[in-house]
Amino acid sequence: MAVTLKEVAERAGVSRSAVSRTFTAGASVSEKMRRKVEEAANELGYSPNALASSLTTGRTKLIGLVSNNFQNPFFLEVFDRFTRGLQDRGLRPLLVNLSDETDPAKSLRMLKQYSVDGVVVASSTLPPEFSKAFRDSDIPIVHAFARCSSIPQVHEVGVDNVECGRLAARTLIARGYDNIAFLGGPETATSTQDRSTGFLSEVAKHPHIRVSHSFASSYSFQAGREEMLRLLKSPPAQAYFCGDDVLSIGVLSAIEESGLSCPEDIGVIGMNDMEIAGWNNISLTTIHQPINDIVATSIDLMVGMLENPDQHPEACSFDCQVIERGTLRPAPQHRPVT
Amino acid sequence: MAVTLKEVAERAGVSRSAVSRTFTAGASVSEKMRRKVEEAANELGYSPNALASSLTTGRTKLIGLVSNNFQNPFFLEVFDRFTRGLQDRGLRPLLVNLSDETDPAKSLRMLKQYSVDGVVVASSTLPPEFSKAFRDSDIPIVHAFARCSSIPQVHEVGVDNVECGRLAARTLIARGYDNIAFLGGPETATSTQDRSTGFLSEVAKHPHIRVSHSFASSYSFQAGREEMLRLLKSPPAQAYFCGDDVLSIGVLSAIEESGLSCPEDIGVIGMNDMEIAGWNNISLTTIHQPINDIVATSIDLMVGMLENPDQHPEACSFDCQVIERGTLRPAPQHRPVT
DNA sequence: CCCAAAGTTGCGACCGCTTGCATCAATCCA
DNA sequence: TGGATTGATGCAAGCGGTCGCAACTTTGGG
Repeated sequence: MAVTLKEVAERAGVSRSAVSRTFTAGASVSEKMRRKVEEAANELGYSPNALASSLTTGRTKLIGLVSNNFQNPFFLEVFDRFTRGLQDRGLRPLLVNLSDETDPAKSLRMLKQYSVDGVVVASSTLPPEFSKAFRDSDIPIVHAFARCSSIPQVHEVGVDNVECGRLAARTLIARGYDNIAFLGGPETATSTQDRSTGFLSEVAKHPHIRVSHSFASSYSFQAGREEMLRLLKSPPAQAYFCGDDVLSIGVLSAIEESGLSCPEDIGVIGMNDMEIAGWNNISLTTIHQPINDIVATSIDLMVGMLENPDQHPEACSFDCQVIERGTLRPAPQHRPVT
Repeated sequence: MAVTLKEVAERAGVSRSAVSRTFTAGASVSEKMRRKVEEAANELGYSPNALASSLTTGRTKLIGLVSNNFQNPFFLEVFDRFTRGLQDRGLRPLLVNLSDETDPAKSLRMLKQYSVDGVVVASSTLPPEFSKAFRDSDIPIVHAFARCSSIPQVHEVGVDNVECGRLAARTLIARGYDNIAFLGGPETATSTQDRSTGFLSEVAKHPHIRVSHSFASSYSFQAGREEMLRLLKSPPAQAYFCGDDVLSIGVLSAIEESGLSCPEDIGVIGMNDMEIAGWNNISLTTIHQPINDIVATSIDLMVGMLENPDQHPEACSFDCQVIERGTLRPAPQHRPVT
């Protein structure tokens, strides 16, 4: 069906190796030969079979892109960046949707069958079994949007969610709120756990601040809305740190629906700074995750491992900053922001 | 590095063919042999190299999933459905982001290099060159969210955008609006062209209705907002049909910002019914695209072509329906909805 | 002008797997 | 009981490439 090396060789009247060489960078071919081969190749519409060559070279340039976050628009931005970034480096993303996969080993086996050169896991909610399973294969792997551990088993890049929790608490306290709460995603998500830890530990430094916390059933609009509706049945806190932007928007919706308004009655600060947060009619004050940096670094690490497979796993975490929009009251004048 | 067929064969003390056969469905192997091989395979942790076998079988089970819509959350839902659907059939999506690719031939060549068994294009905005380029390759291809032509060159599945335009116009007219407008996405997007055509042709049947139209620079929030802000400098229409939900939300934002309100002052009907449209604090009346049906059908068509490559290209278009939410005024009592 | 070094080319084995064909054993029926 | 089926196995060629090695052609320096 497709044109093969052999046909090009015959047409050009040269050996198969000659053809192969003109298509592999850095091989020794004379100008004359190259021209002859390229001409024949063009006439025939030849392009080398990447899979066949992978057999001998051992590299497919296929990268498994694994995620279970196909509900949250934030991850569309992530996929966009990853696919472009990988493409720019001549790598091909093989997409794996873990959403209804419970057995990590199975996905891993599949990835192995396709001899991916590496896999990047993009998820902030993956249970530990997955990382373990992946680590035990000896495929180069980087976990993006991961919890950054002190002794990483695989490359990890993301933000320090504990620090984000602290940042959120500091921000709320600096705004003069003295009864604040954390409204997380599912309690099993590592990101929620860490943000909660950070938030609470920071508040603990200020004994006069009242604090509480609760969890939504998922990182989704409805989950956020329902949890907030529930919270509003009792007297709510003055301000909430929500574990995610879409969660926050659900919370905003609940507040509005209850006849209250934000930021006048209740303040909200989100997390991620996805594009929607900046929409003028949402205007959510939130903590920015440097998604570009995270993706770029993940890809760099991946490429690094491809070139030199045995590197020490590295944990690389980026700073976050709060993006001031309209869902938090301004800092009181007499008390500068910390 | 990875365990190979040969090693398993040696371990089990059988021929390589025997091993190969126990891993290919429908091959002739005795129970005894199968057990022996499976044992050896398990001990060694063997799993067949899909790429190597593709060399002889001619099928990789790789499907190119091509799109240029990585900005619009609607497409995250699309990718979710596609990846799961393909995975369920044992196919693997090779993701291609066309966003900054101008040359279709290049992407196509890449796809060929990886010997994908087929490609599904998921886009409503692809310029015609792309479909042409794809058609001329003899790779099975289905275009999802496509303009459905009467004499399709490739399998096309989507909605009838002309009819959607008509539906929008009928809906607005039935609500008693008599000065209405279409606010499309980029004028070059086929979906916008068709919706515009349908909308205008329907309005033409009602001479007393005033109509106008304009285009936003892209299917994005800001583009919608800016275009609406511009329109609001002159006296606006009573209701707008926007070519997309996120566009609509931008429009909503502009309306609000101008001190007007929706649906009291201006009505808006969107298109797609993405999840965000249903968020309670957005509550956008919109036209539902049956994304599940479109994706499922696309996959079915793909699988069909894999089994029987020369089928007539088929155009398959689904009906849309309007989802009533809060951005259109109710139909006047004296005048039933058509 | 000759010879060594450097640069080009082709040969053929191999990458991991499949599959047509021949072989051989087991089964069946008369 | 024997000959013909049927089923199970192995052999070896090949899928589309790559690459080490040896042979050959240039080139350049003395």
